[in-house]
Amino acid sequence: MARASREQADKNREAIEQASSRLFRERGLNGVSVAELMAGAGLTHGGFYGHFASKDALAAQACRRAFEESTVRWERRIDRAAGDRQAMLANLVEPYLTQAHCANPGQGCAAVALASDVAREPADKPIRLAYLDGIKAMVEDMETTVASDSAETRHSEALVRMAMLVGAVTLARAIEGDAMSDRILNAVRDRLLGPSTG
Amino acid sequence: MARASREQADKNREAIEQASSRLFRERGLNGVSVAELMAGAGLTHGGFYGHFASKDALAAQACRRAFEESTVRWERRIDRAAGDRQAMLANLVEPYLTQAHCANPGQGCAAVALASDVAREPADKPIRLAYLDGIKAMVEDMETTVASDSAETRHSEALVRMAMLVGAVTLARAIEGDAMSDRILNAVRDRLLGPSTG
DNA sequence: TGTACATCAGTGAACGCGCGTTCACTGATGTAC
DNA sequence: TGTACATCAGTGAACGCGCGTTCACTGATGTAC
Repeated sequence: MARASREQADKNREAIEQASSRLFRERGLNGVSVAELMAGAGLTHGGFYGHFASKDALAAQACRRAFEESTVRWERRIDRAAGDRQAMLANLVEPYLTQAHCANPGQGCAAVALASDVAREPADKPIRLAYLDGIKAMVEDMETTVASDSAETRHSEALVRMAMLVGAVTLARAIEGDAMSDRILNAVRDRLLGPSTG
Repeated sequence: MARASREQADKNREAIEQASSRLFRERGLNGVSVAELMAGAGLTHGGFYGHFASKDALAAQACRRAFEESTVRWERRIDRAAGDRQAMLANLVEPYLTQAHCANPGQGCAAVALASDVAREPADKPIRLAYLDGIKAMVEDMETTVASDSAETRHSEALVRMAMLVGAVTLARAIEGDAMSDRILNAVRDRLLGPSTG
């Protein structure tokens, strides 16, 4: 290929980040090689270090991107509810607690897909902060859907809901193929939205 | 060392499984090498295939062991509550939702520690079934703590509680070091046990 | 009970392989005139 | 606008390393007599 234009180089960097954001969620931080990440953007591995200082640096960037996807989507769904807090919550929860979400981690919630990889990274790795920032943004979005005058109540309720969503998809994915996988998703959905909604 | 006695060989196998059960939970299935697993039992790597057919086969065995630890502990805690269902639940939830549990995944709940590794394994790997069996045992234990005449209600409620516990520790671990980590554990505890219990 | 020897648990070197990262090279891009 | 050349994005071979697994070997264990 030889030298690409500056414009093309920017597009390539963008493509690397996008492919990585998907591949890291699908296979984990150590489940994809640099060569595979580059191939995902249609490039060969040698040019990687022209774009990023290290695989860790890309991982942090890919993590931020993945959370941005999630929060943009959530905020669109919240807006669509036009101020009805029950509808806001339903718009977030219903697509989240589906087998489609479980089966497609690459397009799915970063909080679930990256949690245990991030937990095993040392505290000084850049992805830890990227993940923390992402969780805080999701929690803030979730607080919007809580009907309470107390900021503390909204925050606690948002944290409980996040734990339920993340736990449900984490477990449902690990036992995918067994009937209990669906029952977990449905049980949590009923708990969050009320059984009548389904 | 040369040949060990049959008794010693059995002890060695036991030690490999025990070290693996801890190390896999701490660092993930791909985060520990066969050499490290053997070293954890005080052995060198060459003898591994005398005990297990493959690293995958050991992973499944270590997963079963880890869940057995958890369920034995849970059943002891349930018994200690002497029939008081609220006390049973408190005995399970309170030690679970602590920073001590978050900081020691190697001694902690297998459902959390292995979930995303298991989710990424192909459906035919032996650890998938081991994990599923483990989850079912934990859910059954949790059902014991639900006060309801309806088996369906007990099951659904147990699934919701499991999702909350797993989600809370998963998130708390990933953002360990930030104040929100404690807030997640506390918010979920208050939701499960009532705020007065703290 | 004592001796001779086959068994086999554990050792450590070696296998092929893929990893993250480096680097000499290529040749189109972008710039200086 | 056209020419000459420096820049640098991307290529692909190579680096040292650690992986899961295999295997020839060692020598204490366990057995046959």
